Amino acid sequence: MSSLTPTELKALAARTVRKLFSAGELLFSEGEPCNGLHIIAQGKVRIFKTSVSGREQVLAVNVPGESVAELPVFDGGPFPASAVAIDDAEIAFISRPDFQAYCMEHPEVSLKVLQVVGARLRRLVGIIEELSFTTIRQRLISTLLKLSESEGKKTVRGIEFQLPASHQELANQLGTVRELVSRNLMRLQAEGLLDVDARQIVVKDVGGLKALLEATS
Amino acid sequence: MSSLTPTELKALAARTVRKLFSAGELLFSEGEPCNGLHIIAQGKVRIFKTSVSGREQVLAVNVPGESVAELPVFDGGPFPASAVAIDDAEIAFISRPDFQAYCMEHPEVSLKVLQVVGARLRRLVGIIEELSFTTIRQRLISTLLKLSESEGKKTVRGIEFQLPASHQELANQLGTVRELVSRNLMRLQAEGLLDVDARQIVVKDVGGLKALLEATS
DNA sequence: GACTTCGAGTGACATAAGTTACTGCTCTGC
DNA sequence: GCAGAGCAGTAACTTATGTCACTCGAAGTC
Repeated sequence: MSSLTPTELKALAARTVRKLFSAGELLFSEGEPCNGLHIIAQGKVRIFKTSVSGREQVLAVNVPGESVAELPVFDGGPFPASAVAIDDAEIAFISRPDFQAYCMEHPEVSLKVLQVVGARLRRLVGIIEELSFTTIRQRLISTLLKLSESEGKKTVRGIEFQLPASHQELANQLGTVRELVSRNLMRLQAEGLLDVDARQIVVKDVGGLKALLEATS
Repeated sequence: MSSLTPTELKALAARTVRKLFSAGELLFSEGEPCNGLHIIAQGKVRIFKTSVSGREQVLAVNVPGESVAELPVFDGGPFPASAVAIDDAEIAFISRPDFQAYCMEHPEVSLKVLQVVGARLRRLVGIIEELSFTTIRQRLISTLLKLSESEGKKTVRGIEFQLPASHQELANQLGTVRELVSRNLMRLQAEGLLDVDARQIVVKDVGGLKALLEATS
């Protein structure tokens, strides 16, 4: 929803209810009926599915300015996934009828919402691609490379950065379990591509990692 | 797009170009720029991703009346997946600017498009859930159960139906390879739940199959 | 009728993924 | 300082998935 203008946001804010959530608190659960749109004002929100056996698959992590669960607002169905506040968060909530009315008055807003939803769809397709075509090892390498670009600092030893979350959380994003994250990190270390010290990662051979992504292995 | 009224469809049809595709022909490929919306008039269309190693993952199979690739029309990005005509197909094509203009004039249309996109998102989330949480065996059982409900005929031997496509195609939908479909079908037969004769399936124990879906195994 | 193509079944493996069950480390609160 | 919680590392296994390499049979073609 970052593409809404300040004027538009202001107009929307008038119809908004603010809610506060503390870290770890659920915004909503999968399957619940949806009666409005959530826009994040403060904090991060994780969208995820849970399996019967307790495993989690993260679908998205949203930051302030983004909206959450646009889709059930329009198709009227229940939430397809759950959402939880990662940090303490402030959420602006607009009821379904209010938002739909606003869209009818301002057709260009619907188009922007469609853009947001489009981006979300793209991400989901990307997740499907990864789940269907790649191994956990490759997914791990891929996120390590992304992190090294966004967070990494060059040092004499290589590109250094901290994992942004626990192995458990990382595993949830990759669609697997803690142990495999740990094992694969160790394996990459044994192969001389990384140095791992708990959450501190030093990428020693970016080229080597990229090569592994291409390889059929 | 099934929710558009005949009047709306008619108004849209005026801005439409008809294209014919023969079975197996590509409508568009992943990564290509998108310059309009496709609506299926005749035939079925399969939307899928392809991996470097040649494997396929089916995202959707769309039938007449439905639209294809709504999302790149709005966010302006390239197609996230490829589309191919399953049978000979007739496609109505509307250019991006024309459709956007139409949406601006008729705000309620955007809301309906959002409904369609919402349904699509839901399906994708469902695929992610299956890929992430279930085994191929369970996915296979699940589609067999769906087929037995939609296509099956009760006979003395059980519920009979034909697989709608080759094992290869089925494997693409499940996100795996031909051999595993074959093997899992045989395994279910060995367990006495099914009778398999090439594409002819006889479900002998619906309850047993459903039980396997619940089980953690 | 011989030949080819295509879908299907299958055995033998290799590898990836997940489970169980510990160990050890580092905090934090008391 | 100590107990407990929570994260991380790891070994030993089991199971699921994928790959290779054939065989078979049906249908279509020349």
